[in-house]
Amino acid sequence: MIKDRNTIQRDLVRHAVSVLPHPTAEEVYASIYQKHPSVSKATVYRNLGVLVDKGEIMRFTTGEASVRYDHNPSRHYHAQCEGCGCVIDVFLAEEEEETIQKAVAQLAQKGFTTVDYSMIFRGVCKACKS
Amino acid sequence: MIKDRNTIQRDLVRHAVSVLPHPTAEEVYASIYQKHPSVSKATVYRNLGVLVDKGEIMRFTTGEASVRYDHNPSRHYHAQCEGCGCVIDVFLAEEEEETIQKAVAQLAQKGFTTVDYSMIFRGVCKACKS
DNA sequence: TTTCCTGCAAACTCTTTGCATATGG
DNA sequence: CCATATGCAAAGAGTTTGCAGGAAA
Repeated sequence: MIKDRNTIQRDLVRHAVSVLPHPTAEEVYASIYQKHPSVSKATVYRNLGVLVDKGEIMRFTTGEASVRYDHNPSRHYHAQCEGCGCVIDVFLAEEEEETIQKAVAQLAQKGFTTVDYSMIFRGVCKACKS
Repeated sequence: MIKDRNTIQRDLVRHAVSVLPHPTAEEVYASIYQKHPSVSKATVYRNLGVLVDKGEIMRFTTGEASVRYDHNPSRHYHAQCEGCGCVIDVFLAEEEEETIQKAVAQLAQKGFTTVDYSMIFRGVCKACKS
């Protein structure tokens, strides 16, 4: 691992992602800005990228314009509410995960080597049904 | 259905999407531009949106910056090569589709009503392994 | 003291929008 | 006719980058 310097900014980004629920880069920046207005947006974007590269956090897209981050880098998926934009984690059972491997196998037959995959659900959350 | 006027531009967009393999809006525009340079990019974007709304084509994202379109609007997924960016269609077997329904059921228990979902595979295609 | 990191501002990409004009039904 | 569509150019959102100075190790 090459990018490995402990800067205050890096820690601030790490902490913001761990505390905010599936934040966008903008949300991470806004959160840090409150107490540390001198930290630049470019630094936030760069550090989010570094943390993803190091495997400390996970990056995902929901179909919105902006990318979102998750402090939990282990395999799971997301559901997003079309009303409020909130994101819910979705964990599949081992057995269900294996079923998806059949699709991976199907791709392998076509000579495609899968290195990652993701799933996204869209709908309406409990709160937004009111 | 309200947007329902037959314009030459609309047909050009429809045709470009049906002929190009999972094109981006830019690719649709570039393709049309060759023979019809007077068609504006805004019109291409607007018509892609109209065709998606009418259910004639499908819109999907791969994690890239730009959105892609598929002339086949029926349920299926996509795999994208990280080398060349090419996209392969993935059709799931009944059984696999049911697995996804388990995730949908899990969400329903949390009060989340799923209206749509998608899956994306990333990896390396046959050609790019050389 | 060297390599990585930061802040700033500008640049870039993709997409949407306002507006005046054109056109399909 | 007149609602919808178009072309143009400008604006917008999100993200990346070049650069000069600053700070970890």
